[in-house]
Amino acid sequence: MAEASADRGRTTRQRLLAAAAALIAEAGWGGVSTRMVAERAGVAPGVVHYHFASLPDLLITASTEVARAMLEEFTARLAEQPDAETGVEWLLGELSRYTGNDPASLLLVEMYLAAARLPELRDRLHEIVAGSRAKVAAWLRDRGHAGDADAVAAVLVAVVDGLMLHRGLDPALDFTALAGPLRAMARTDGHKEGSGP
Amino acid sequence: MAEASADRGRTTRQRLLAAAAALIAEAGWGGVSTRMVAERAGVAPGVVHYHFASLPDLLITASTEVARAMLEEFTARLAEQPDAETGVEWLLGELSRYTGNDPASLLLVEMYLAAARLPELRDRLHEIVAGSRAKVAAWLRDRGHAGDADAVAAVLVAVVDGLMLHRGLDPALDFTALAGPLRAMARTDGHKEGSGP
DNA sequence: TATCGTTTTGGGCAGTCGTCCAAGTCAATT
DNA sequence: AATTGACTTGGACGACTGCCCAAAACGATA
Repeated sequence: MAEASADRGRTTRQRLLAAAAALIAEAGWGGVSTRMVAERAGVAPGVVHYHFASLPDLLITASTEVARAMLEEFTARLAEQPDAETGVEWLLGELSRYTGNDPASLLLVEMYLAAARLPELRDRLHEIVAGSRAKVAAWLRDRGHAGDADAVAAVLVAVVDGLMLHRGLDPALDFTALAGPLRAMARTDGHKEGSGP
Repeated sequence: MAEASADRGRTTRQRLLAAAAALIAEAGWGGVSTRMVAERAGVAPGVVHYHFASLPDLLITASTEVARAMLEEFTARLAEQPDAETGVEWLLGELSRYTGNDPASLLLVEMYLAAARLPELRDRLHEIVAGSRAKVAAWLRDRGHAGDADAVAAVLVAVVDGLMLHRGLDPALDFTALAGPLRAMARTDGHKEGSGP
């Protein structure tokens, strides 16, 4: 029963999601309109509300799918690094590929921002970020990290996001120069400090 | 010549700025309209374009003034801390007062985001953040920091912003548990790593 | 060929937006 | 009392918004 119709619908839905994700980065979360998405996807304006309940619904779905894919690939590749110090090195190198004004960075920051006002988005993004943090902590433990792996992981993930923010302001910011302090933190093998008092 | 009129105008301008800063945090940069600001300030809708050239002009002026005051007070109080380790401790304690969803945090994040699309705002915010970074670095050097103070300062400021972002997603995130890794980084007195390779 | 379900179309609705502007208020100066 | 000049008012303008819906299009089934 109407098999090809369903197929057409699926690809249209995907085109809408891709267009929405791109436009969030280009125009900002609040700058995306249903008509913009429809035009970018090459469909009529009304089609958005056929496939999605509302504009926020579309934006939330599109952004979380992209973010989840991004962070999962990121942590997966980090997990391949042999030890904590080269991992930090790799992290900074990888991070240098993002200018802070590229679509990927902008999409992530837009999500953080919109999440403050959209509880559903906040929950989904929190789940994604918490997952990344847990994977980084597990990787540190696997590599024989002696200190509080959870704390180091939390700081590392925060540093990544913070640097992304700052890179948007200052494209000249040199990430590789920050390797020293971060290595010192990721090592933490000769110190007494664990989790807390 | 019309002295009292000028006074009236100045206070109206200040009310507009205060209303705009509050509304950016509440409704988001893109969610603020001229009518909202005017109503909050208790003036007629048209008055916004008498005191400011445009809505972005008002928002940029209002947000940068608040952000500059905030960060200057923050770095000034950090500079009072006796040494790097207690400074980090104080930093985390101070940071714990921000929920990630409070007006101050939201305003800052909104600015970072809007800065990606507003060159003038980006330049002003960059100047403010760079100033904070320089003060933190100077404070580290004053306290006898042996390593690359600039790099440590950059990481510290990035951590603060990143944690603010994450705090919005997860109010349960415990900053004080992160003191260990950050102290290890801020110390850096027994290591060989400086700035370069 | 006729019917069915799904998908697509394009216009309509009621509302908000930024910006502008002629008319008005009000205190200080002439 | 008349004039000046800064400031304020409230409505108007065209453009844009999210969402909705009757009608058309289209492939698969009967």
